[in-house]
Amino acid sequence: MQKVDTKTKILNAAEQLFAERGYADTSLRLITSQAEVNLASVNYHFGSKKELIQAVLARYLDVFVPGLTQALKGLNNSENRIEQRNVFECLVAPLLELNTFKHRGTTTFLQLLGRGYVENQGHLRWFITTHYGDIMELFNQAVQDANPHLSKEEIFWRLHFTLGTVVFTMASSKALIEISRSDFNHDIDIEGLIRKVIPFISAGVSTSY
Amino acid sequence: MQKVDTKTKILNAAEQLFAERGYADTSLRLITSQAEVNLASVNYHFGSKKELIQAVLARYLDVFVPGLTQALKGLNNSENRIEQRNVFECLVAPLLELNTFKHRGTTTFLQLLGRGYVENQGHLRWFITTHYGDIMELFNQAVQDANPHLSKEEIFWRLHFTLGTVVFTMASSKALIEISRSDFNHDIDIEGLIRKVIPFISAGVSTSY
DNA sequence: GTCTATATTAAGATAGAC
DNA sequence: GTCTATCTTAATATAGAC
Repeated sequence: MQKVDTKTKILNAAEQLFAERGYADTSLRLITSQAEVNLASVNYHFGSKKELIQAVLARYLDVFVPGLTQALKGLNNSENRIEQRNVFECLVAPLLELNTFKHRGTTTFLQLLGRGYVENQGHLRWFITTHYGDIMELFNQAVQDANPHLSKEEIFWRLHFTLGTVVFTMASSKALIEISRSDFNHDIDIEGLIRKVIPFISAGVSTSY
Repeated sequence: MQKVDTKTKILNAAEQLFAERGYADTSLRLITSQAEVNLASVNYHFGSKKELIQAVLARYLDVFVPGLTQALKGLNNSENRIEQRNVFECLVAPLLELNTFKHRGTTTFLQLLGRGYVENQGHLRWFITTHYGDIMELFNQAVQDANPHLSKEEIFWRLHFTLGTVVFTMASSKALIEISRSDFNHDIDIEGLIRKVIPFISAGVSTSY
């Protein structure tokens, strides 16, 4: 049992609550009582709720983004012709890596990301695109290389549809996993879910109507 | 210029604000000032904010559900073999019908629905499934008939992925339409968006890996 | 760095006159 | 049915002692 400093206690409690309930519905009171720290310490360590939200997400992005960057660059070196299926496969390892970094890290990260996009947290979209725009551009380019028959515009739309699928699935993953067990008697974990969703979005992105 | 009663004024203002900002971020004060009615009238006419939310959604569902039911039943009568593409096409007319019923009705309805699923509005999910469960079952069955090679379980997953695509797309439709104009110099309306998303989800649902 | 106490703001809801 | 005025609760944020 190692000692955990107040700042980390807050981050740990906040990320769970944000992922489960959304940003707006999670008060600082709830976070600090869950973290067993004083209410005032959030503003001392982070300045405001907004900055806490960004810090929570940054902790994941700073692990995920280098992993994804490396995977995508490996793709460029290894083959002449990039297969789209492989582009999406690039997401799997860096996402699952988050599970070793933190318990239930993959699910939590995807939920945080999804809620950031769907809730009216304008500052979060701004934060992500200004700090992590490079990797988004890199991924976009890889999909374009894999689908030379599609226009940039078409890819823009389809990647957005994809984002919707992933974000919504992860936001409801808890309920979905429960239904899977009760209605179909199948236990599925987060990796199983990712592996189920990839063929779906891959088919959608590459379809030629 | 016809006179509009207070109850309707509230519904009109509320649906726009809920669709744009989400349920949690829309206060009764904002609604009533927008509607130019008194704050107390919401509770007089609807009892609570929750019941107002349900009333806003019911106004659309009561038009949409009969339309979709009719379209799906027509599908069963006209063909021996149901094509999946046609199942999704059944959604188009009833959705666009909402645009004649109300200005920007289609967009508004889909945004309201999406936000209801993504926000933690448990009462809304409960309201929809208890009052409109029949049509959900009917649609599910039509997709199964069109895809006899897929198990019920697989269809459950893929329809959920589909829901995610639609909901997320509509929740962000305003931003997406703006990007489409600024980056690609293309004006796209809600019908165009629906027609863009259907091939995507149709390919995903029917793919055999 | 951490605590108590409190300032400030805004929300949903209601009482009661008209 | 509609209005003003107010109650109650809960949120973010901060001041200042330790």
